[in-house]
Amino acid sequence: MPQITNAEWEVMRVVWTLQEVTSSQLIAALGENKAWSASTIKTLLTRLVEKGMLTSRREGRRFWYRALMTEDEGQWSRVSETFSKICLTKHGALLEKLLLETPLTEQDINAFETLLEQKRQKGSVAKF
Amino acid sequence: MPQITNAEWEVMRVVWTLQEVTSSQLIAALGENKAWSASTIKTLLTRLVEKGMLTSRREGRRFWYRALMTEDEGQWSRVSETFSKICLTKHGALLEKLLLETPLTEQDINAFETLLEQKRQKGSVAKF
DNA sequence: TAAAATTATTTACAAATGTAAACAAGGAGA
DNA sequence: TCTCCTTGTTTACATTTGTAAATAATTTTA
Repeated sequence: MPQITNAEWEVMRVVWTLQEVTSSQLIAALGENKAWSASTIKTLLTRLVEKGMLTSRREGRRFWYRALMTEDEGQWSRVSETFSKICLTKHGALLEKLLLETPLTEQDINAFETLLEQKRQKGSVAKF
Repeated sequence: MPQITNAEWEVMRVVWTLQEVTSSQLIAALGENKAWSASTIKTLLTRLVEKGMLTSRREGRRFWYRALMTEDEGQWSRVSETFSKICLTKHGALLEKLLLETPLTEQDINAFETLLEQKRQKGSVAKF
């Protein structure tokens, strides 16, 4: 996957939320938070299509854009990319801190417990 | 904290490992993995000092560089930065996947269990 | 139908990033 | 002392990123 920039990720988030959008919808939606000009947003759209993150479908004179990857996949790629650049021995502690800071639902907590049980079964790993 | 780039983070990792280094030590250490020229590494050092990530202490004609932030702090800032740009409702699932993919020691697992218990006590959070 | 609005495409341009050569100056060896 | 090596400082330059104006091609609308 090519490098996606911060500004581009923000556009992706809106596309994911709205599913399929035209540039003007994007401009409206993003306009609520960001002070980007319409031009800027169109440039970002073009770049995202070039980078293979979005497809566009023409309808008359305008385009409908849609993501080529689900939000889960996209966000996971960001997170795993970040972790891949950090020394393995640090991962455990970082996860712990993340867990501490993340608001969790009852279901989340249950899921984690189950997961930990499974990992315990499989046997843990020694680090060097 | 200013934006630290990928290349700069790689330098930081070596500095953290070696604690205090001269440019030539860095060049030697990084040379094992990266094909960076000596010049490139010196540029990165300069930029890291400018960005306040490293201090330099002169000794005769050369400098000893050292990080101004611990590795834990630095890596945490990367991770939390990544998560801050992701919709909160996705955090739980991402954490779960991370946990699944991360090799954990017995101690890690125990720590997680304890943590989860505490979170369960405090009450979980509803997401919208 | 002429003017105004919409939408996409081109072009622009500064700052950041990756990458490094050129240069300067102090030390070390011949 | 003269030359070479080491180390830091300056300068360079292409690419990427953030940000957007200018332009072109259509549609609406007055």
